[in-house]
Amino acid sequence: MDDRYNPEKVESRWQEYWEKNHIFRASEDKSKSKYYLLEMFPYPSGKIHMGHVRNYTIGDVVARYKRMNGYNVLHPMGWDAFGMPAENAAIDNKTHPATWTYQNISTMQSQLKRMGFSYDWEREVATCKPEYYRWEQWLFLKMLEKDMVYRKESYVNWCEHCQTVLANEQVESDLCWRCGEMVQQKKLWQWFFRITDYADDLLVYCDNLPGWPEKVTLMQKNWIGKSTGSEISFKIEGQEDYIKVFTTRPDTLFGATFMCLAPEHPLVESLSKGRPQEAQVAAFVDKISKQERSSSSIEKYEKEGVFVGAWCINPANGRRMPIYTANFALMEYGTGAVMSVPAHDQRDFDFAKKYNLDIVVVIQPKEGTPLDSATMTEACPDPGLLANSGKYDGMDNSEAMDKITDWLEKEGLGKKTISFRLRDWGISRQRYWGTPIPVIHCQTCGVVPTPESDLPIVLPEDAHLLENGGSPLPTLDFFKKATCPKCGRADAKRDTDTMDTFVESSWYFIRYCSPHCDTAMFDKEAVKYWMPVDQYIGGVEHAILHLLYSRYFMRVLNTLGLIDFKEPFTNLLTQGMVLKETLKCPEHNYIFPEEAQIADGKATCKKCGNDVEIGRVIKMSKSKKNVIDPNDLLNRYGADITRLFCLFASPPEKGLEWNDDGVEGCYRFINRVWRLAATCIEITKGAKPYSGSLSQLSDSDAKKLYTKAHQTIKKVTDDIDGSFHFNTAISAVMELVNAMYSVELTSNSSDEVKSVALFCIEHIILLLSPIVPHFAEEVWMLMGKSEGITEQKWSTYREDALLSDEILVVVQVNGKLRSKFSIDAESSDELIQKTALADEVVQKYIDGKAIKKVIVVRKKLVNIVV
RNA sequence: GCCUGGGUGGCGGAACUGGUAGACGCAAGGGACUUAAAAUCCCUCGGAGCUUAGCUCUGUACGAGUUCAAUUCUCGUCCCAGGUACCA
Repeated sequence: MDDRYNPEKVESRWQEYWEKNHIFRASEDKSKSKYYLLEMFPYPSGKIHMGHVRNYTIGDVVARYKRMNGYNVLHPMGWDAFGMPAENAAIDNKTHPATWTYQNISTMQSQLKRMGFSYDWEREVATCKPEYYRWEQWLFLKMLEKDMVYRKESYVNWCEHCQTVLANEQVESDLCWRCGEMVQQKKLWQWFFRITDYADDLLVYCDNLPGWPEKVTLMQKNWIGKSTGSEISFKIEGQEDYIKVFTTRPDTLFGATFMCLAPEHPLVESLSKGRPQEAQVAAFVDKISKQERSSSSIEKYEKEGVFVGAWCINPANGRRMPIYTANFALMEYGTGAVMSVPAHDQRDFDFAKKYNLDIVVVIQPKEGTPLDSATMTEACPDPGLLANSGKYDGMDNSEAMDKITDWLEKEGLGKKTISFRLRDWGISRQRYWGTPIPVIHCQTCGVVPTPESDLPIVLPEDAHLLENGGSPLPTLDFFKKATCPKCGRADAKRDTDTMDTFVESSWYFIRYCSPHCDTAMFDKEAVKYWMPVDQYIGGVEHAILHLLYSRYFMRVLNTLGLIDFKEPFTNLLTQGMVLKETLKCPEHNYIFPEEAQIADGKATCKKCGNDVEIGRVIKMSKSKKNVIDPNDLLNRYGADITRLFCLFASPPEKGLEWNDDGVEGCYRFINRVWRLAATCIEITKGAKPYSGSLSQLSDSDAKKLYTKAHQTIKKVTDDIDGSFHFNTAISAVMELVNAMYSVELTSNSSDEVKSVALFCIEHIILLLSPIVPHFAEEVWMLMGKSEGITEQKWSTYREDALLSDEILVVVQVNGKLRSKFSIDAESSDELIQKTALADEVVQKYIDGKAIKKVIVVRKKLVNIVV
């Protein structure tokens, strides 16, 4: 046996062994319990980085652990291969998105293979292949048939200079990232999935996902944002028309003193038409229409508005309310109109102060000084009793919500209603590298679905990317020109938009069940066996969008009768992000860490010598270049130590600022185990691992080690199975290894110690095997085992070997630790209390003082209060 | 801005359900072995103070509170990260 672990020699050999023997090939074996373990597939951006390594190592440990526990494990991997970075790279490097993507897939695949992950590579999928996306097109057509998709006009970021659509990421403080021109908004006809039809169901099931972290379901609930309230109609003065608002506070109706409409609200133009305010309103609407529309940007803009020149009537008290259009009223939410109650809503209050509008208090707090509109400095949203509200005066506001709504309903001016924050999912992208939307636009027939037999509508891979970043598809006649399938018109046009890449990732996990099925989206029997995913693991960054879209897609498939379940992922582990500071060179923009020279908190660019700006510590991503490629660690330490280190660094759900300082310790640990194994193999020849009861052992070292070993098995099992806290699992094994080193193991050791030592080392290797599989295979083989460690059963512990006979009790006086003592584990609370009070050190602190209270925590602690 | 998390030694982190703060490791310092180095092994290691075999005080972002007891629960503040609907 070598005197140290040699990853270079060992790791590729076992990888070949696993591959040659198809160890990780999964097949539907109905005699076994299935376990579908899935990690979020990566976008092939170039090379893998530590974020991937961490995610996939976590998954691999669980996969191998479940396999050892007798499950039939499905553990697939693939590529989320469509997306914008491929287009950017194509422009930057004068290559083609497909070439770039396939090259990256090949690089990243070999990196993943080098990590020794237990994937069934025969199930690999890449979403950019027609074999994959044809089924997405097929599903789109099914959805179109059932009216689950529709078209409407909506805005995109538009750069006039580049003549192209920009993603939110490509807009940097209102400017185009390529040319620096001010970004505008452009209205386009786009396709939307009716996800809002499932808003309630998606919400309700959030409470039915016990295997998900609560923070994720909570975020989803807030995202869906169900609010109950009332729809109220306000008559427009001098017209027959009404303005409908949605409000969660009908109790404050009497305090509504003005009205705000979204700038895109159809009434804004019609009401202001012909009035003195017309030009000002038009200018305001125009200004807002050019502003960015992302929620974070909208919130950054100062709240402002203009009077449209018209009034509406408050149905409760007949008050004339000026109608404004304001940038905080959103057309996408509620009805696009807001009744403003400045006394009880801060935003309305600010707005009223700014434009000198009336403030009327209609809810008085039950206690404290009454509110006075003349002296208030902020709005009061708190509950209380109604005032200035006619017959509702004095009523509790929670009761008034219903009462006022009931009255409105009788008058035909309102009703109870529910509003969601969730919006329909816009899927049209004016991009090239994505799944073509399978419809044809005909001047006679309108939108016509592509016949199923024409699928897939293949994305032409011989297209050249445009310098401005725009999609070449509209310029390709051979792609764009189509014959109308309905009327036969020859001048019909194929839709040249592609789908949002979140569409591909909303169903890839179901494709893995039968990845080569070419007659359907998936094989129903295979899906019945494997789905839903038992454990899904991925970055917490996907807590809302990807996970919500996937849940929505399963509902669509369920509605279409294709599957009989609704929730795709039974258990979810959201991994914290691996973070690293960004580096920005004035000449080269973002640079990779290896392109900078960093010393004493200062950085310079190796290429140009300029000072580099050290930016915030953010999640690793290729676009910001703050990535650490694992190849360096792999070359120095191999896969197992890289895996071990990633897991040992922190628990998975926590974010991790990347730093490889501790890796040397992992290397030392592995070699400590290696040498320990070598010693055990050497001295225990002919011995059998001990597996009897603790009480049958007489040697104190043997007893100590045996208990520790069983405690370790329990700890590691609980840490992996319950919480994925591999860092503490590894610590536990380290403790056992330390305990073994503290016992002198020589050929002169007693037989008892030898056979306990053998038990210990075998279980150390078994416990470590999911984490450092190559190392474990190698040691296992050197220990003379004929079967690979992947075929072994997971360790189990004996309850009767877990406990030692003595326990440690700590004694506090007034909550401060003063003493401790060991006592027989079976001692009664009375005896423990008596022993504590008699303790010499304790006596010193309680001497001469009256004992007020003694608290005894079972088998653990005594607190004496004096 | 809003939603969701997080903040513990020089560093990564540990602490069951409110019960010994700092497990396990890294770094650092000291020592052993060695001609030397590497490797390995042993010791010290939150801070402050003192009458220094030890003892006392203090300490889990900050400020309050609940409790016999708070890293853990409540309220407020600050900072950091993720998401914010076209990055994936």
